[in-house]
Amino acid sequence: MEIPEYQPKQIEAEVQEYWHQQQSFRVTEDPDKEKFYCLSMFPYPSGQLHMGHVRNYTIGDVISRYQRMQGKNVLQPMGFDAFGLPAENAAIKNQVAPAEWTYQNMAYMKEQLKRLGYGYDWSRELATCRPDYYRWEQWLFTKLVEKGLAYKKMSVVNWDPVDQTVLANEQVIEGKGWRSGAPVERREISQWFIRITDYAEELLADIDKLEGWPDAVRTMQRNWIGRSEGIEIDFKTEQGQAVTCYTTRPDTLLGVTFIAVAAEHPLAKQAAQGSEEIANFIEECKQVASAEAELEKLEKKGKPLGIQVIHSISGEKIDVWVANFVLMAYGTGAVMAVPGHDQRDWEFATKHNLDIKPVITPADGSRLDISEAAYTEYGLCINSGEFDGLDYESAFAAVADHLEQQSLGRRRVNYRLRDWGVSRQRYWGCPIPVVYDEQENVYPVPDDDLPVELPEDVALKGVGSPLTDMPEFLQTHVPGGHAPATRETDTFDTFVESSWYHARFCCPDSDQAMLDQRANYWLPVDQYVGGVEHAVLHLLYARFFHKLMRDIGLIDSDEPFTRLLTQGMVLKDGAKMSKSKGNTVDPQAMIDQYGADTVRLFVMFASPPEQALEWNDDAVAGANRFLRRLWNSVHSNHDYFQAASDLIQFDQAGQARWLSLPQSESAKALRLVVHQLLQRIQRDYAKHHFNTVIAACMEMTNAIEKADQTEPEQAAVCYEALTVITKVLAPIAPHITHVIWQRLAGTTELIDAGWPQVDEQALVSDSIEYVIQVNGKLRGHLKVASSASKDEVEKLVIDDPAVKRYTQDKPIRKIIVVPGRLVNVVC
RNA sequence: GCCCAGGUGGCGGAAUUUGGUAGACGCAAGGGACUUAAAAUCCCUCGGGAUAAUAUCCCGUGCCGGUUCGAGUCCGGCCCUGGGCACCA
Repeated sequence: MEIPEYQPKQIEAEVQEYWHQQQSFRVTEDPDKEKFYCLSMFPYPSGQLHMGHVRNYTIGDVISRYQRMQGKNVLQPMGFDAFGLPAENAAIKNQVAPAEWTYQNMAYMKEQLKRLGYGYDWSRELATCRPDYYRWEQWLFTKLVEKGLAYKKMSVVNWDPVDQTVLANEQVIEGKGWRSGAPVERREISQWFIRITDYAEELLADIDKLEGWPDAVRTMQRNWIGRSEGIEIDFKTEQGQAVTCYTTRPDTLLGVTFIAVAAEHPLAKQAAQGSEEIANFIEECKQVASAEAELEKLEKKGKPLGIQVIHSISGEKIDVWVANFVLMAYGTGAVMAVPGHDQRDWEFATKHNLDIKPVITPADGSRLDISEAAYTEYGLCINSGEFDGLDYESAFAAVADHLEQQSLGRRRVNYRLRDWGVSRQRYWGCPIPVVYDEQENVYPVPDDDLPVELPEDVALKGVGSPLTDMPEFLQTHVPGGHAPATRETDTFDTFVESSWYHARFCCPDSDQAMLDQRANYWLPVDQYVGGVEHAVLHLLYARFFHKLMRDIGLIDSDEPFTRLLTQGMVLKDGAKMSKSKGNTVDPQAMIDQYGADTVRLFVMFASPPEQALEWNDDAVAGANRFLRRLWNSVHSNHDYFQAASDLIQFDQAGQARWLSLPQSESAKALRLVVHQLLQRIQRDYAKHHFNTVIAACMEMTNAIEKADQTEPEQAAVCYEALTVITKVLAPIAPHITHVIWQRLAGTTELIDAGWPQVDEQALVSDSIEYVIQVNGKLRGHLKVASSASKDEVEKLVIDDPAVKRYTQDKPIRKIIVVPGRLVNVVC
């Protein structure tokens, strides 16, 4: 029989059209079926898909299709994270409105996603830049304002003094503005914040529940929240002005030799008024971008303010310094310095010739040496008056009690986590729905006036937001009155939109409420898939928003994502694929050349999903070769399968039913291999080790090709094996398997076909091959009857002539038998 | 600077429920078959070294040390690479 050629372009178009006609991936809530909600992080519409997207979405699609074949009601939606900085940059560069650019990109990328054969329910598509989406986050924000969970305060931004604009951290290159080249300054402006710190305790505690998340991500989130127990201490000036410091080491309180405050601290500002030197220093501190990584790398500098405070216990006078390593956004913006027992303080004190006072000594009695570095371990108090001899815990309690009695301090739980600043001084984002009257009083926009729509037809000049030049947007009235008011021109951080899209996908057309009852059917997301780079920020904000929505009564669940898979980067020549490095591979070109199935297969085969993937053009061709081999194997052996049909038949779910099991040794051996491989495949699918699933399919294909198809029992085993391969490969290469399935089994829909089961009978074998070691070194193999007892195995091994060669005449000291696997003879 | 990962052949990676045959599967490379030729396909070899040898032996999972009958896997100390650090998304 003539074997038809494998033509991916043609069959993929046909199969995709079939799914479209059948509406195969459109789902509704079905209380009788177990639901499975699989979500991949939606893309920013930058123009075209890159390989990172292809990898992310292939992983998500494989999991979705796998779960569907387990009989679940699977929701897999897709949309666009459409607001953001790149649209503004493109607008300036190409003279096109950000909205137009974004909508064009979304249309193109949607076609690419369809071409890859992903099983999305497109009826649920959403884009965050559409008013029917963002009106609900505006609504939620107004509720947060009413509840006091959103508030305004001064905070620092990167300011480009030439372009007169705020820069993102990314736009600051080596301390200079990316366009102007001018040194960036830190500037304080009034911005909106959401009280994520009110939820710090719950966000921390619930990490324990996230058993389906990678431990690395859970650890990073715990550390990011950074709960600590300590005390807050007031140090007062002689005039009674207090400087409050937070410390987790109250046992070192008597070792404080100076206080350091941030440049933005009120005391520093006050001192600057009387001293040009201090004013200059504070100015110097501002000539640095606001990113923490930058600040931490700075040379530690400071100046005495000429202000002294009184030590809360010793009564000594202590100098207050302003220092560039103290962050205003952290704790109280002031730290008590203990150079003897904190390394950074030690370095600062050494440099500025400040006192270093030892107050902790090693508990084991070894000699304290702080001449080269601070001693930062816990120990026993010394030089601390009434606290001498106490260990860390008793000293903590004693100092805290003492300060609380004197009203000079208090126990406090502190978090490293800071409130979430959501204001952005940008145009292409969701307008923050508040207005200000002439006295700067704040009014949240009432529900009936939402959404506050962003004008889309604008020209961008690159200086400031166009909204500030649009009186029709800007000018309004106070809600319910006639007094003139001005709209907020800042927009939300785009992390706000991506913090709740997972919920909106459940009911994207709900126009009476942010979410409706359908959300509780689908939520929480059973499997979330996306890049590790989101391990902290996005994933923490989404967890936070989920709890906000719960507390406002919209949903029942506490956490948004039950399981999380963080996929690795896509590399080429050892570096991350990126335009700037010029090492990108266009997914479209690969799809055009080999088809979507080949690209999907390669991406899943090249490495396990969590690890980095090294792109290799030749290996893509190899993936295509495997699909062709499979295709040819199905078609060339078809006649033999017909001949084997009195041995094996398939039920409606496509499950193999043997009418009489194979009797020949060769067929039984082949079937043992097939079912052993299937066992591995089951295990690896459950663990998301798709690369080894594919390797096992390749091994199975190799085994079939070596078999003698003219022998009916072997042909029947091959037939069974091919149905197994087709099914387990269906989630990965859905088009070719759809067509092959028609050929093999006929009637049932492959996307809903049952999953193949391991036949325990096929795994039974009457002998086991043991690995033989002498003194831990591999010395041979020995076939032993499966029924042999441990003692029998031992005896067989000792008597084995090959083993005798190695043991010589040395007495055998010990024999270790690992049942079914290995024997180690020690002599 | 701080937090989190990862280092296995020429390359991507594999090594079962966390200690039990290191290198599955694929790519590349070399040799051969088929072909007028090429492509495609098929067969063989493929960590390093010693050796006439597909026999046998030694070495080998970033580096140094430890635990164990046995370590890629566990423990201690380093080195290097990658991700995140709150305005890239």
